[in-house]
Order: sequence, then structure tokens, then C-alpha cells
Amino acid sequence: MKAGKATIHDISKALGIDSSTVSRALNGSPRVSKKTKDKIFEKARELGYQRNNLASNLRTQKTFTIAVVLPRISRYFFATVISGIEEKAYQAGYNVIICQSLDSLKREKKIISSLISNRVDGILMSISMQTASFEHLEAYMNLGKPIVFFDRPCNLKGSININIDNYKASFEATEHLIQQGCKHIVHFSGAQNIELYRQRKAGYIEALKKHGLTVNGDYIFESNLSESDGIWAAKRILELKNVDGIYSSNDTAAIAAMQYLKSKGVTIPKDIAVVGFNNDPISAVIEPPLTTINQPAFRIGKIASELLLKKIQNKDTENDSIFNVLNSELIVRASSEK
Amino acid sequence: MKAGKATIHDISKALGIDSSTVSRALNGSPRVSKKTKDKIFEKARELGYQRNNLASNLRTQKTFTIAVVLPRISRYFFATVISGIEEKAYQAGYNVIICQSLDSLKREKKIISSLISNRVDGILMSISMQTASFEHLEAYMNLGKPIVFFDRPCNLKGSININIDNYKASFEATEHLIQQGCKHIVHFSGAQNIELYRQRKAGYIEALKKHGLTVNGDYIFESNLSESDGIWAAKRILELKNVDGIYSSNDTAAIAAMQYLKSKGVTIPKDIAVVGFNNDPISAVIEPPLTTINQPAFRIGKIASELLLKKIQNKDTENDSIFNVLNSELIVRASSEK
DNA sequence: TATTAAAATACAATCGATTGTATTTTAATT
DNA sequence: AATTAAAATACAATCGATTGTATTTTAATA
Repeated sequence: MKAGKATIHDISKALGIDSSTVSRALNGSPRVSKKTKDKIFEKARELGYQRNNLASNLRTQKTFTIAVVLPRISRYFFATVISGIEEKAYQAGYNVIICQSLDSLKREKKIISSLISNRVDGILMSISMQTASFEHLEAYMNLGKPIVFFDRPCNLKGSININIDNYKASFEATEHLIQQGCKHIVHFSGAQNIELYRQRKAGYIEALKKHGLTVNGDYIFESNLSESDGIWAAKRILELKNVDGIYSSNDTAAIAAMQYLKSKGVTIPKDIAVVGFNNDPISAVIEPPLTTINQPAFRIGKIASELLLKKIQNKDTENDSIFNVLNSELIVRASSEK
Repeated sequence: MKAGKATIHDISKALGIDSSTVSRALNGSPRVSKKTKDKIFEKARELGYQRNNLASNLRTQKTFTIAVVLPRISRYFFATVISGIEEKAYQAGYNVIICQSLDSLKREKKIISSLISNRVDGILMSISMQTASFEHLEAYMNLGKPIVFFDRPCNLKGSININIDNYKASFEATEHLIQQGCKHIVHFSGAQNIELYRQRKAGYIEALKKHGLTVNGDYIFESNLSESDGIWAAKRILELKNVDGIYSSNDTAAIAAMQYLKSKGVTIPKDIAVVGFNNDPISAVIEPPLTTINQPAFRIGKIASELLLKKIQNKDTENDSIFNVLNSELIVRASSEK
């Protein structure tokens, strides 16, 4: 027989011991004597037995698996959040499944449907840029299973959210540019159905207002904040002529714009000062180094999975909405110091 | 009743139709009449039915799930490989589970054990730096299930490998440095139990020999090629005094070393020319831009999953070892042009 | 040694879907 | 209307592990 294909029944037959006893032994039940346990473990090793989780999970209605659903793992911020999640989850004996929505709602829906079919115990999620309605998420929650939202908050009733104060971080970043003498600051914003980007935009606007600068819709660029979006934005900036500052909702777009502007002879920060968001490793390496906002990504992951596991383990807990707000910090580098 | 908790038996009872017919209807079997199918689909929608894959997979002995096991997803190369894998896999209706070994053998073993228990249909894998024996992988293959190795090849009999010609790429990179006039080239190498790093080292050595340069063990640094390893290497380089070239087995270490050397007043490429490996996005952005070797990461992922799925689908195929060698290219940038 | 509680083990149902075989229903043919 | 093949549906076993209950074995007590 091939190793690993053995079942408790094979052990049972080989030893003349009932399969229920074998199961209990392998799970360390005190109902099985030491002597029998030893025999069973020995035989299990001999046959290369590995528990079939499909069967076990079906019976117990538990998979000890949680899923992370996020836009894309190649973003450093998300990759770091995942590390935090995995640390906590593995400690607690849970498996982690990672799923990329690629910021597509269609894909996000497919993923959730598959997670329902596979009966994962809980989901950690940062919704896609296209997600504006939440039926697919409610379908999961209606099974009595929890979702914890990180980074991009969600206003579903009873939802648990972990994020930084995006409004405040944004306000400070913009104010920093103003203090450096910028008068015409462009903002790179993301999809407005995402609360996160609305908050970042709001912080930017409030900072302008506080300092008596005019808020001009033409200076707010909405996009997916990809590399190509950054280049597109840089081109528009050159057309606007008088721009002297950029506050971008992520580093990716900020860096792409910087590279393009540099190639067109713009000096940073003298001509245009730039502030990004996320503290990507690349932001520290580019010339000049990019001022950016650091989020505690690893901690966000740790706390998110802590809260999720707690929710999974006590089903009785309240159904309150929870907003867990962590601190962020503005890291000032050369790209914004005039 | 809560949505989503419905089973075929609930549909069966509600309609007075046997559950076997319900199952066949939901799977589109021609054995069920159109009329009955319609009734069943209607009721399924009404009850929010979602198939329980645990039960289905247990019965069918298929999970339509493949796993990717690799050192860490935050490396751009690996993240890109994953995108290629997912594209192919999703097209074919397979789920993809992503697992990070963090270059730890202990973790890799745990992961494989969990994948066995969860009965995934196949594995795509880039082994950890610590992996020198393969019992854990053989345990999986003994179940009659395939593993495809990418990036880091594996000499297990009957294994399928996808990678570039690391020897050749390395040879060319080193030769390039020599042509730029470098005489004392340091090589950053990885763990020597990994075939990949042995090949890269061999290519470096051969290039030196071909051009009549002495091969000096003190100029070959073995490490995990992390950021801190890069800094450590840079310090040693300063002690060696006469180094005029670096060929690193990855960009991460090369870039960390460059940053450190720059901070100590070394001019790149004039004093020391640098070549990395992997074409990380960061390599194009650093000053000066880093010469590096580009691997077709997305294609590697696509081809790897193609081969894996083929192997999953025809169990009868030969058990030959396969080495699939893709092209790489040296991208020459300012860091190496003297 | 008989009695009885405790310990160890066996029996049997269950989780939800699938599938080979048997039975019933329908429709076509004579 | 009787016959028969084909279509539709029902029955029942199965995948592998778990778990409540029943039974047997062991050991302790009187």
C-alpha cells in the first residue's frame, strides 16, 4: 500500500481495534489506555498515516482555516500584513489561505463563494477598489462566521475594522507640504466608493482649508493608483504648470510620477515636493528619498487575526461594530523638504 | 434557517425529490429532466445553497486545489510567479493555496504535512534555503500526487523543474563585469545545498577562469542574501580594499550593499561596479540603476502550473525527470558601466 | 469471592455529497 | 391495449473521521 493513503480503518484492521478507539487515541483522548495508544501510534507511523482533514472537518464542522482576501500580495504593505496574520494564526494552530482579488469585484465574489464552499472559519479582508455593495460578504456572515476588515474599512453593521486614522494621517501629510511652502498641491486619490480614499481626500481638503488655500477639483486625480496611473498623473501635472506639491494616496503612484517628472527635468523637491503613503521599501531608495506615511502593517495583521480568532472562538460575543484605530507616522525624507 | 447552511437534503426534503437527483441536477447531469432541474435550481437559490466542498471532495477524492510553497511572497519575483500560476489555475477551475516557508525547513515540513492532510491535488514549489533532504516531499509524491519545482530545481527522480539556465546567466553577468574592466569581483552566493546557488557560483567561477582571473574563496560570500546580509557583505568588501566589482545572487543583497557603500563614500560604478539578480522593481529606481538579470517570472508561473495541471490530469504519464529551461536576459544599467 | 465502580473498548449514527444499481414513469411501437 | 425501450427518479453504499451510547474488561472494595 502507498504510504499516506492509510486511514484509521487500516490501523483499526491491522490491530483489531475499533476505529473509534483509533481516532480517540490519535487525538489524545484520555479514554484510551497508554498501552493501546502506543500500539496505535506505532502502527500509524508504520503506515505513514496522515489524518484526512476533509473527513475530519466535515464531521466537526471546523476547518481551522482562515482566509486573507486582499487586492494583491505584491504590495509590500499587504505582504507585511500577511506576515503578521500568519504569525498569530500559526501560533493558534490555524491555517491561512491567501487570496488576491486584484481589485476586481468579480474575482472577489468568486473567492468568497469558494471560501464558503470550503467552509473556512473566518475571513480577514481588505476589499477591492470596485466593491461598493456587500451581499457576497453578508452571505458569508449569515453563516455565523466572522469577517474582520483591515486597511480598507467597511461600514457593514457588526463589522470589525482595523486601520489607521486615514483622515488624520492625510491631514498631517498635506499640512507638512503646506509648511514647506507649497501652494498648489495635487492629490492622487483612489476609488471614491472606498471609505479609505474618501477619508484621505477629506484630510487633504481640510488641511488646505485650514491654511486658506483654495480647494480645486482639477487638482484631485482619481485613479487606481497603479504605476501607469502615476505616469498619467505626472503628465497632467505638467499641463497644469503651477503645481508645487503632490500628496499621493500610495507610494506606487507617487514614485512612478516622480520618475516621470525627473525624466522631464523637474527637480524634486525644489520644483515639486512629493509625499506618498505606505512606506514601501522602494520609497527609501529612490532619489530623492520619498516622504511617506508608515502604517504598522505587521501589527495590523497581528491584531486583525487576533480579533478574528477571538470572534471565531466565542460565538456568543456581541455584534457591535468595532473600529480599531492604530497610530501611523509621517516619515519626512528629502522629497518634501524645500 | 440561515442562508448558506442548506444542504442537498434540505432541497430534497423541500421538493420531495431524492437527494441523489438533487446532486445530479446541480451538477448538470443529463439524467435529470429539465423540469426537475429548474425546480431544484430555483429552490437552491431560494435557500442560498452552496455546495459543501468538504463533503464533495471527500467523496470524489479530488479537491481541485493546488498549492504554491515558496520562501516568501514579499519578493517581487515570487509574487509575479504566483500571478502566472493563478492565471492558469483559475482558468482551469482550480483553487490556489499560497504558503510561505520563510526559508525554514521546519516550516516547510509543517506546510507539506498540512497539504497532505488537506489532500491538495498538486504542489508547485521553490524549496527553502535549508532544504537538503526530501523525505517530506517524497511522502507527498508517494500519494501519487505531483510536485513541480520552479526557480530552485530539485534532483529528485521523476521531478519536473522549471527554471532559467542559472549557470549561463551567471557566466554572462560576470563576464559583463570583466568586460567593464573589473579585476577583483566579489560574489554574493546563497546556501550551497541549493542547486540554484551552486550553479550561479559555478558560472561566476568559470567566467573568471575563462578570462584568466584568479578565483579566490575569500571573494565568495555565502549568506541568505537578505538585506542585513548585504550590509554585512559591504563591510567585508571595504576591508578587502581592492574590490572593484560585485556580482550578487539577488537584488535585495546587492541593493543593501550599494546603499551602504554609497553611504561610506564609494562611487558606483566607478569604484565598484554592481550586478544583481531578479530585476526587482527597486533595481530600476535606485541610483545608479542596478544592472540585473531578468527572469520571466510570470511565464515561469504559467508554465509551471500548466505542467502541474497536465500531470494531475493524466496520471498515466511517464515518470521521467523534466528540466524546462527558460531564457533570461541581462539588463545592463548604470551600476555596472564604467 | 462476590459486588461494583471505573476504565477501556466497541457499536453505530453522523457530517454532505456522489454514484452504481434498481425501480418507476413515460412514451413509442406494434 | 399490450409490449418494450428509454428516460427519469429512487435506493443505498461510500468517502474517512468523530462522538454519544452501550458493552466489556479491569481493578478496587467489602
